[in-house]
Amino acid sequence: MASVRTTEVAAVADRPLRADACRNRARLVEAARAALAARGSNATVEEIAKAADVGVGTLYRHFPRRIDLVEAVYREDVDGLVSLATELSAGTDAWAALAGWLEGFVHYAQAKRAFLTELHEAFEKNPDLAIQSREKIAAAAAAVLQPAQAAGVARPDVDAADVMQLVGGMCMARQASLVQNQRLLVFVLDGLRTQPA
Amino acid sequence: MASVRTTEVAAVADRPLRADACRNRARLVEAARAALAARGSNATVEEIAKAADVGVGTLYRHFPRRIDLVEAVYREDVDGLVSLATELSAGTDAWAALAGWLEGFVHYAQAKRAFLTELHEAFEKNPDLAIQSREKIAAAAAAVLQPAQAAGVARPDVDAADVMQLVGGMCMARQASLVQNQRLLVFVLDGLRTQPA
DNA sequence: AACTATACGGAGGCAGCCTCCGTTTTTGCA
DNA sequence: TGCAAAAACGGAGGCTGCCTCCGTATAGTT
Repeated sequence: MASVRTTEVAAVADRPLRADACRNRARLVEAARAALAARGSNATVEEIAKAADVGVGTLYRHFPRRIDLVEAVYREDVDGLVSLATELSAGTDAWAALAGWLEGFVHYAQAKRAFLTELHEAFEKNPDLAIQSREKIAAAAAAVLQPAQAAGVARPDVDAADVMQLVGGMCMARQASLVQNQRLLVFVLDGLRTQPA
Repeated sequence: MASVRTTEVAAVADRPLRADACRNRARLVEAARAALAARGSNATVEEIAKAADVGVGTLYRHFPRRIDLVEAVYREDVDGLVSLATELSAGTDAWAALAGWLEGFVHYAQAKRAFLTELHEAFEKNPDLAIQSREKIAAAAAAVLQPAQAAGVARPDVDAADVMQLVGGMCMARQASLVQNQRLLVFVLDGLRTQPA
C-alpha cells in the first residue's frame, strides 16, 4: 500500500504537467473564479468549461468533482493573500504593508462571500482545507503585523488572530458590501495605529 | 414578492388543510428531518417522499422547492425551542428551566449542524428566515434567563445575547460532538449560576 | 347519495454532473 | 527531422435528482 502510494506520488512529482495541460488548468480555475463570483452556486460545469474554451472532459480530468474546482479557486485566493503579504512586507514601509494587506483581505473576503455556500460544502468534504487556509492566513497576517509593531507604527497589544477576527467578522456580516467594508477598514486601521498616550 | 407571500398565507389562513393533507404534510416534515439528519445534502426528495409514504407530487404541492422543505424542518426546530421555553418557564424552578432549555438548545444546534450547508442555502434564498429565527430564539432565551435572574439564581450581568453567543458558538465549533457539548454545557451553567461574592 | 373542491401519485421532462473513448497534440528519442 | 508512445483533448451520451403535469381518488358538503 505504502509502496503504491510512493510510486504514484513519485510519478506525479517527477513529471510536470504537459504545457497545454498546465495552461488549460490555469484557464479553468480563472473561468471558475469568474463564474462563481458572478453566479455563485448557479454556475454550471459546462459554462465554466466553455468560458475556459475547453471541453468538459478536460475540466474533469483536472477536477474530478465540481467541488474540487471550488477548492482550487479558494486555494488560489488564499495563496494570493499569502504572497501579497510576502511582497508587501519586503518593502520599507511597514504601515503601508499592513494597510495594503488588509485592503487585499477585504477583497478576498468579498470573493469568498460570493460562493460561501459552495465553500462550506468544500470545507465539509475536506476539513483540512479550512484548517490549512486559516493557518496560512494567520501567518500572512503576522508577517505584516509584526513588522508594523516592531517599527512602532501599530499598537503592540493586538495579535494576528485579533486582526483576523476583527476584519474577518466585519467582512462576513450579512449585508456588508465591498465599499462599506473598505470604509470600515479605515476605522479599523485607525484603531490599529499606535495610539498617542 | 410580499404579495405572493401574503396570498399564500391568506389561503392557508381562511381554509384549513384537508385532514389527509394536514397529516401528509406533517409526515413529510418528519421524514425530511430524519433524512436530513442522516444524510445531509445527500438526502433526495424521492427518498423523503417514500419515507413519508406519499408520492413526490404530494411532496411538491406542500413544498414547491426542495429548499422549502429544509426551511420547514428548521422552522419547526426553532418553534420547538420556543415552546420548550414557554413550557419550562411555566414551572416553578427557574434554574431548572434555564438549564433544561439550554440542554434543548444543544440538541437543536446539533440537528442544525447536520444540514448546515442546506440551511445556509435557505438563509441565502430567504434572509428573513435567519432574522426571524434569531429573534424568536433570543426571545425564548430571555424567557428562561430573566426569571432565573429575578429569582437570584442566575448572575445578573449576562443577557440573552451573551448566552446565545456562548452556547451557540460552542455548539458550532467544528469538531464538537453532542456528548462533548453536553459536557461543556455543564461548565457554562456553572458559569451562569449566581457566583458567591 | 351525489357533487365539488381538494388532494393524491407517479410517469416523464429536463438540467446538470460526470464518464467514456476515439481523436489530437506534445514529448522523447533515434 | 521523423516516428512512436504518452499525455491530453473534446463532446456525445449516461445517469441521477429536481420538478411538472394530469388523470384518479377522496374528504367535505348539501
